Amino acid sequence: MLIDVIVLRNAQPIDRTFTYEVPENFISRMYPGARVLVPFGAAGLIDAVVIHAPSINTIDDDIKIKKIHYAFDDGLYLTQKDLETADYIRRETLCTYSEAISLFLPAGTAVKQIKNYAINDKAFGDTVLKKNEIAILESLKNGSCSHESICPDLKEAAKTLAINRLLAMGFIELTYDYEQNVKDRTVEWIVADGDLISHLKQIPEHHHAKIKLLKYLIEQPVVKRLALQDALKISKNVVDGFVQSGVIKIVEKDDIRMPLFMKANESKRDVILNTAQKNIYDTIIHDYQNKLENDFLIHGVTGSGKTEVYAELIETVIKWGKKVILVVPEISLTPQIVARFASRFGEARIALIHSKISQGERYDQWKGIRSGKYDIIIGARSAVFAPSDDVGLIIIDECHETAFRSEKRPKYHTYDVAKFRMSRVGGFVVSGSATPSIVDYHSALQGNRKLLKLEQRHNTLSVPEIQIIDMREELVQGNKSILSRQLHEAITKRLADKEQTIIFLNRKGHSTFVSCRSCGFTLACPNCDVTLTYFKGEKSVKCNYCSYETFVPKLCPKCTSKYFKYFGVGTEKVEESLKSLFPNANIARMDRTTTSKKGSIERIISDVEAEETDILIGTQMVAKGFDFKNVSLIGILSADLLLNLPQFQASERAYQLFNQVAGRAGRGAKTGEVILQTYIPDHYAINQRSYETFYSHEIRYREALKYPPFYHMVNLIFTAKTSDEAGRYAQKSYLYLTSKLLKKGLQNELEIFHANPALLKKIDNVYRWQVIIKAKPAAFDALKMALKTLEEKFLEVKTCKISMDLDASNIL
DNA sequence: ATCTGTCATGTA
DNA sequence: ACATGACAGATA
Repeated sequence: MLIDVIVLRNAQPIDRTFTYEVPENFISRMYPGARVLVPFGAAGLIDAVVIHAPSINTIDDDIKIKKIHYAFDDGLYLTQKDLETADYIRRETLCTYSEAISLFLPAGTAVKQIKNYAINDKAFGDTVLKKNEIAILESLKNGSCSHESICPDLKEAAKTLAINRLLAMGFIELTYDYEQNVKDRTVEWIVADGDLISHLKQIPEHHHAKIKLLKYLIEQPVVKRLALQDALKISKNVVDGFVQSGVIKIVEKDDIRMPLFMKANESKRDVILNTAQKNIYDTIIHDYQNKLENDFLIHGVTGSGKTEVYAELIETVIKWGKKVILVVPEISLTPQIVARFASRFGEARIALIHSKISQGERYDQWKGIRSGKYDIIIGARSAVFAPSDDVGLIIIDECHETAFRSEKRPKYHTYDVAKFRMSRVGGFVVSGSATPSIVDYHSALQGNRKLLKLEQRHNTLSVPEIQIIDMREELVQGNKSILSRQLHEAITKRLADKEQTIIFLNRKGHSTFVSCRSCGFTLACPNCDVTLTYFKGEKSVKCNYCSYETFVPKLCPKCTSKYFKYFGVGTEKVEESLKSLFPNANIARMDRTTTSKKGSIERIISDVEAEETDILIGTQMVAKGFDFKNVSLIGILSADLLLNLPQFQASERAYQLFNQVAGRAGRGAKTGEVILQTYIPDHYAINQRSYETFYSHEIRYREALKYPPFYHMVNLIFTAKTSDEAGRYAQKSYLYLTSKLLKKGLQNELEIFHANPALLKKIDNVYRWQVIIKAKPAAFDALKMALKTLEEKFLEVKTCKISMDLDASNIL
């Protein structure tokens, strides 16, 4: 039997199927999507995925077909439908098969190959060996060795050469070891195996730990080792001691890794939808069941109870015997939502996938989902690839979030994948947001999906109005503090009333850089075209684009002035000032630094819930759907810089962010207050009250300037060792695309901009040029084809690389 | 991507 | 003569 496979190695020249023969014993394991190990080139064995079984390739006679080495039967595979989705992603994002297929497999499952060498019993005769060869034989004389551990100080190329010569002469022998990063996990259990009671009597009274352990084991003779050690606060050695003396045994048992759920702070309750929620629920189910619509967009103000609608939909779809995927922007930031679902549906029915779970946990969840154990899959972007053909509904919560677009190749959007998957199995997609993206809203208004509105807050309180403070005026009045007088006053009042405050600031806009007040000199990265960011904790500056890091000089390197300091307002700086302004307040900070440890977000959140925190300072993270009842004030510290970003969605992002943050206020019984500080109070992203007015303003701007949704934005980046080289190829590509596409009569559908140095001219000592293309949807397919051939042309170019973003939002 | 073989260049 | 680096070619 012959089969066609895709080798899981990402490179253009091998982005096609290869045909293999299947030995008799593996034929029963051959189906499209099966994982196999195949010999490939000189690389030894490599992971591959079966695409066609049997093969549909026609093969020249001069090609020697190899046999597959192994076919996996470990429950980890793709289905025909997964392969179709992978193919869709490949076509749409112009990635390789390997990249697309890898999305469906949990990380760490690829087989690692380890080469081992050993000396052969072969007479040397009169062969004269070279110095390196002798060195290698020398290091092998004590037995076989992995490639790495042989002569580690020899250069890699020289080592390989010498080893290969020894192999060819037959003096050494090569064998392979294979291992997988993640496998089924076992965990150690303690099993009592002797007369514990008589043993206990022999133990001196002051050996508390030993006594504690034995007493426990007498009650409970079989127990997980680590859990027990933690619970009794005894060290590993105490247990080992008893193993030595033979009273207990350690046994390895299979274990399923389970990520922890945060405990819900509300008790399990029957949710009764209000009229507005019920209407939306009914419409969705009705339209779906009558095959009128399979794609819905819920536009609901913050706090309008979208989550309850999701929960009802999930309940219903599960009753139909289907599974549901709920995709959230970054799940580790939204433990509250997860906790709510866990308490309603039970932890055992939910699979959780997010960036903070280990590879092993991910692997176990993957298998669990495939075996149909879970009804609900909650996770970040990648959860949209959850391995089940039984999914009947995919929900995308906070669908405007940028996290739904993958920044890495393949550059897919979660919504597109969800839509494709559901259309293939007859399921439906529900997206929800208080501030939908302009593109999504437009597509709904055009009738591509059904728009549903939730205009009222769940409780009777209205969404707080945003008070706009003109910071220029504050300056005129002589207030140089980071807080306006109004905000200062409002915080003081909250502290007195024992209510809580959230202070939001946009760190991206406010990256803290070091500069000289006398001459204006700023510390910049020597490898990249950017200023360095100051980290107070480490008292150093770092580059955000490469790994460059250095200490801050005391004096300005240019003019030796001593007014060489860091500027800008980071969360650390704000925390510092607030601490001195409100010395009696409990102030917490939530940003990248304070949330890097596992469980730290949960702790910050539960402190706020317990009302132990008076003021919470945070970046983007605090905008993400938290629900704190006692927070009645939100301060937005001058967020203007958001609007200066070189992105056509700058206004959209700013509007979304302000309103998401504002939505955190007044979710309990008290009315909320939101104060926004700005230097540009008249900007339409700042002073628009309703989403609709903002939308109608923004959509006109998009149309006039030929931006999405009217045009696709494509950004081509050319990178090379010198600016000239990158520029040459950028120019060449520009000419190629213009002639090829304009020849097709697409001049009215396309705008191809001249090659230019990119906004970030240099990253990590690599120079960057760009070509930007705007294409009407009608011309997009033709453009994609032209880009595909352009990419192929670049295979031959060694000195310049091209990278393509077909849905570019930032054009850096 | 990764490995291998070839060819030109450097070096004691 | 041999180490070293740059580069082309193949992967079933």
